[in-house]
Amino acid sequence: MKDKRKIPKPVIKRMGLYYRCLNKLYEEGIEYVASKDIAARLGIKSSQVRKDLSYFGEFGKRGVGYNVDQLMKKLEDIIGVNKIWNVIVIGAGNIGTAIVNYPGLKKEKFNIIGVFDADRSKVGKKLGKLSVTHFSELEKFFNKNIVDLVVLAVPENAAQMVVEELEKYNIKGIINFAPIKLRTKIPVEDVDITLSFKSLVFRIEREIK
Amino acid sequence: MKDKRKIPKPVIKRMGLYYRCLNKLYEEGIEYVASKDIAARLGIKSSQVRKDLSYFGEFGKRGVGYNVDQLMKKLEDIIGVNKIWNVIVIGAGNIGTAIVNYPGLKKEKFNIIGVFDADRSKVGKKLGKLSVTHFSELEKFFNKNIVDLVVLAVPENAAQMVVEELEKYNIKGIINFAPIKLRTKIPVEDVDITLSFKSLVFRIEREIK
DNA sequence: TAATTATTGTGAGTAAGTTCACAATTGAAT
DNA sequence: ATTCAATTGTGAACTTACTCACAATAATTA
Ligand SMILES: NC(=O)c1ccc[n+]([C@@H]2O[C@H](COP(=O)([O-])OP(=O)(O)OC[C@H]3O[C@@H](n4cnc5c(N)ncnc54)[C@H](O)[C@@H]3O)[C@@H](O)[C@H]2O)c1
Ligand SMILES: NC(=O)c1ccc[n+]([C@@H]2O[C@H](COP(=O)([O-])OP(=O)(O)OC[C@H]3O[C@@H](n4cnc5c(N)ncnc54)[C@H](O)[C@@H]3O)[C@@H](O)[C@H]2O)c1
Repeated sequence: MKDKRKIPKPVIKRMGLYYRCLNKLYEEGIEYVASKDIAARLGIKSSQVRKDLSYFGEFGKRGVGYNVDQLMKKLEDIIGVNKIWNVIVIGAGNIGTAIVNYPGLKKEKFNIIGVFDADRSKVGKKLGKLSVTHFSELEKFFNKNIVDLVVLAVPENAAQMVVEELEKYNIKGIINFAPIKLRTKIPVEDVDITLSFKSLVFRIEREIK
Repeated sequence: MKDKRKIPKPVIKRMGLYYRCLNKLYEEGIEYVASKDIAARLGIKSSQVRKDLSYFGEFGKRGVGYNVDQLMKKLEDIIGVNKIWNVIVIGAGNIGTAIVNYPGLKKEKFNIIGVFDADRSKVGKKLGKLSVTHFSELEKFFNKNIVDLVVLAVPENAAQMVVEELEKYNIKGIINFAPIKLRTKIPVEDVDITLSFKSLVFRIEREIK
């Protein structure tokens, strides 16, 4: 590994894929895996896998491959899922509910500790072990809890306002489902579902790939 | 526009963003827009906007900008949302429900015409105007309806099996929410929500961007 | 009509990302 | 001990994508 090289952005997404793949291999009881096999499972090239990993160190053994358990733990450190992240969800609608109910997140160390909504009729509603709290209680909640990440699942027209409220607190990042570019200093990751629909039909219409 | 140039893949995603942006401008009653303004709203460079559009034609007027209404219609044609796409959802769980209830999809010409689930206890459940149909009725449904796209919102372990069933019919594409690489000839667009969480914490840990 | 300002469309230059190809290493087989 | 097969890690070549910079054009103003 030549140090200080900066990491191409697409590598970031692929690290998450590798991590999930390694988890599956681990569950399947596989002890050693070659870059070729990881690549085949993900539909990419083996040289890509090796090059990507090489940005962070030398984890394999020539002629043998990678120790699944070991590499998995390395990836945990690299990605940052080696510790628990406390998450709150704002907006207890369709998406908010789906996120709170999804066990896959807890499995990957994202621990949802609160759900907020501005609609009083939703307050108190049970979602798994959590119950919906009114948005106005947010400050009180931040005073009592450490929150790392916020999932923003409110309508488009409320999103910017909520972000401005969030800037008062010391959160580390936002997962944003609203189809809008948020103006904020906080790191944001957009999840844009309708964009995926449009990409798909574009590809279909032009017979790309 | 120099023809036959092939279109960089990132352009595809941005076309969807431009389309949504133009829709907003239209609703705001704005008649002409400069690449600079579109770029500012999306947080990218104006030269990127112009270059992207140039792959498909010359839509602007020098010194003036782009006619919002006109460009919007051009984008509809380019992306393929100039006609209605018939969509069915398989899996009436959290994500399936969110998709069916989301009005934003219909607005962009994705018309959901059916929801299927393998769980008999969910059959008959109302989601908006639709009610959940048992998965075994799929063939009957395909015989009576034209289906363009399928949203796959079933658990990971069921996803590949469902895809193999879908290959019997003549669908054009799949939006896949299951965290797994589907083996199929049908064009697939993956929506990977936990990957977004991992990308976000990676960026936070390394203070990227 | 000429000057001024705004803005597009794009070739050329730069940057980012992927793939190739092979020396280095490992373990197994003979 | 030597050969053989498998597989990594990586510099270099290649491919893809982005940005710059400016001629061309349009509208406005003097
Ligand atoms: N449902 C989908 O499939 C889907 C797809 C793509 C994008 N989205 C986007 O995701 C976001 C959420 O979608 P949804 O379907 O869950 O919507 P939803 O209407 O079901 O839920 C939104 C929730 O946010 C709450 N809310 C509104 N203003 C608030 C505020 N200021 N503070 C706190 N809570 C507030 C509402 O009371 C509601 O419960 C929207 O921006 C939507 O555009 C949804
Ligand atoms: N909920 C989330 O926030 C979230 C986040 C990331 C990924 N996902 C993924 O999205 C997919 C759906 O998640 P969900 O939360 O909606 O799950 P869910 O369990 O709420 O819903 C899945 C539904 O699929 C149905 N189903 C199971 N096998 C089926 C089959 N063979 N045919 C038809 N229907 C079948 C189940 O009866 C259930 O109703 C999963 O693959 C999950 O990993 C969900």
